[in-house]
Amino acid sequence: MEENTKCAPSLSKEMEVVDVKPLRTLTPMFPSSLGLDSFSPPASWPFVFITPHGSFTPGNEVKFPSNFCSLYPTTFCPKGVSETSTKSSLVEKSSGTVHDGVCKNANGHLHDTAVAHCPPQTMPLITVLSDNEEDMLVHSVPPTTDMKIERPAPMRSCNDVPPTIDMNIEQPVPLRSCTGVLSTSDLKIEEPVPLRSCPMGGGEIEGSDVKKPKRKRLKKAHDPELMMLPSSSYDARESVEAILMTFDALRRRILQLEEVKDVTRRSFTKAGSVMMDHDLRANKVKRIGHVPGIEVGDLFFFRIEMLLVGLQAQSVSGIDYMTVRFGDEEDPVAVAVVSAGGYENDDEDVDVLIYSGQGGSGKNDKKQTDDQKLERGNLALEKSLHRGIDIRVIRTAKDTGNPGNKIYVYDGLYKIDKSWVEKAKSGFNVFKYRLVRVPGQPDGIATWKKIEKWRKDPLSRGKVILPDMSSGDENLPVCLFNDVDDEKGPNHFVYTTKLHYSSPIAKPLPGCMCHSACLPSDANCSCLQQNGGDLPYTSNGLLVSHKPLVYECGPSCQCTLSCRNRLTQKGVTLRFEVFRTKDRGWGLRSWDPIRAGAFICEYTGEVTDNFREDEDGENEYIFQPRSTDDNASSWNYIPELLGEPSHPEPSDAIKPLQIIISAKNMGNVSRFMNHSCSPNVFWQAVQHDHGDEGYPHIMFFAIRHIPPMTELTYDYGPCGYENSKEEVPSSDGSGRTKKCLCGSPKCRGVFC
DNA sequence: GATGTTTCACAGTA
DNA sequence: CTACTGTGAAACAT
Repeated sequence: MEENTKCAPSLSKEMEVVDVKPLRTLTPMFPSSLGLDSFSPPASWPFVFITPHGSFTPGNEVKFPSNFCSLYPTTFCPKGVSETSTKSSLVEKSSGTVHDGVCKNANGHLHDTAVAHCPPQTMPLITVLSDNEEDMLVHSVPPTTDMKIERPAPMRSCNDVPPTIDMNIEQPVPLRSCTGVLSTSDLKIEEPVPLRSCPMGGGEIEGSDVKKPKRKRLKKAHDPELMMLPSSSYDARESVEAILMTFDALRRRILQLEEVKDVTRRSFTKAGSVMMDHDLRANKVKRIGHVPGIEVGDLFFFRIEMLLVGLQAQSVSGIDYMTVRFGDEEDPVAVAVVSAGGYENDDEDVDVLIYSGQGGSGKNDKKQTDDQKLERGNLALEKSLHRGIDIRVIRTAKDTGNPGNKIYVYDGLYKIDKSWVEKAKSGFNVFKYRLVRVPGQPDGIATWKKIEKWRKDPLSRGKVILPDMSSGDENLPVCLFNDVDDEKGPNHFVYTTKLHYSSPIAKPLPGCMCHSACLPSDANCSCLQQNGGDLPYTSNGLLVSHKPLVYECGPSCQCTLSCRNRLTQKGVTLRFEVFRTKDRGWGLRSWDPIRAGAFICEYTGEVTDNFREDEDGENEYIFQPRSTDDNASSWNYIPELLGEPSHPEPSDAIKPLQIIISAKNMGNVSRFMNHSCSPNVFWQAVQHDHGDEGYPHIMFFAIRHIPPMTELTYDYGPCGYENSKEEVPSSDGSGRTKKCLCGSPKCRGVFC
């Protein structure tokens, strides 16, 4: 958390956005044709917007509503902004321009390509960037006119080109030409993230048959009752997270459904299609440099995830590129590459990447059957070298918890400084590019490499107070670490992985009769039935959706410990670290990456009936479910996207849990989890060893993919004085409320 | 059981 | 519309 918040400012420093204005006029609607009239979205519904003007289709001019962007009423490139910029101006698209609210390219033709795409949801805002002239001098490489490239190489390296002032600096690009960018550090374009189009945007969803309604146009719909405008919380980061959350929730649900039918599992493909079909994407316009809402270190488990948020717009190919105009010339340049990691020749230098070109391989097998040619992605990389373009790099890492899986890690911007041609083993020529990481960025893949080292040699991690504060109680050691101050550790407590009830609960949980393991297709399994007919977890151990209560298999079940429906009772599977935060005491983080929906840990301690604090002050280590976790309810998949009827849970049907857990005297890692108003973890009530539904286990799950070493936080809940009989803030200021330091833009200011 | 290799249907873009 | 681009997961092999 803290690291995240740190990282944003430091990143944007180099490419400061001078003036980003929130879009205020997006109108969220839910189509009544879907029969959603009774549908009432949760307060934190992730997608409540639909664009007021539908999708952009060639031949169908899209008018921006007159109120769409009163800041920039008619022109794409707002006069005031661009003309006061003596340095340069740039426009989002390489050859598209917007005038009078209509998307056109330079020829006045409507365009729908990546190069000149005017997405309907986005009114690109222009921002003038950095005034740092030195920056420009360093980064700008003049357009070279002698672009003929000879092979076989060696080709020229960046160093051959003397850094000179780019022409565009002295001669601002004509505003309307929609010229491309030279370097993100020079300038930058901002675009309101398109996101948050209404998921049910089309009133034309065809039931559960999501088969290829090819990118259909989304129609406007009206339902004023359901309009909501959290315009103040508009935020690119939030949008990206919402897209990814929606995708993965869909994916888990599809997986769950397919497992029942035991059909081929391509859940990510299907979920991706649904997202695309409903235009649930962020950052649809290609851009050079960082992408709003995506931070260095962010994780992705599928290529399609990166596509949906605009990090790398190729579903398969490794090199994403676009055509950019440089003054009078036009060149393809690379914007992002995915390094599948096949060429891990230098582990040492995490800042350098040798990347191979594409092409030359045969049709049906991977073997090289031809020389690679200087075209497509290869050409784009070559041009990027000469233009000094920043390229986003996504590197892969092994999934520690799931070997065989690989994880994509956004590692920030790189520049190519060298290219050459090499003879591959096959005897054919292959292009090679040397990419060097732009300095000054937060750690991305470097964090992974560090952790790898710590695993091999725990002593190499300095400042460790205790290698395992659980003393072997947890499945994995829990490191205690402080590199902030002199604190030698938290106050004394007894480490326990169990929940201790004050009096034993006699009410048993009924058990199932399944042999060895409960199967998703076994409708007779009583545990399945208790969970509403589905196993709550996917085969790889992810919670599919948040429920008021999850029933795991228990002692009276016939199935064995290997049953999938015993996920949380088996304890933690992550390598935790309790660490000293800068300003919020101790915190919790993990060495392992955590996937959205993954089990994190249980809130253990003593179940208590009384909420009283100790005489000596307060008990900070209390877990009390104050209401249903808002973050959890908005986490679930959107049934309408799969053609399922919405199943709103009547909020009055959910009984508040009576349980209060104190971890003051005994507890586990979860007692160190801090509060955040934008948490990455939520809690879920789980039953497994008894049947008293008022006193379940409190289990934490990941809201989204969490990179290693990111602080884990959950929402302690609203203070809710209005609902609490015994808790009223005392007038002398000694109340329980604490000032919140989570740093989230959505921060409520206090927590309890 | 763990790891490596092959196979195959496939999605989005140029 | 087609060619291009490897992917991701299962099946198979070691």
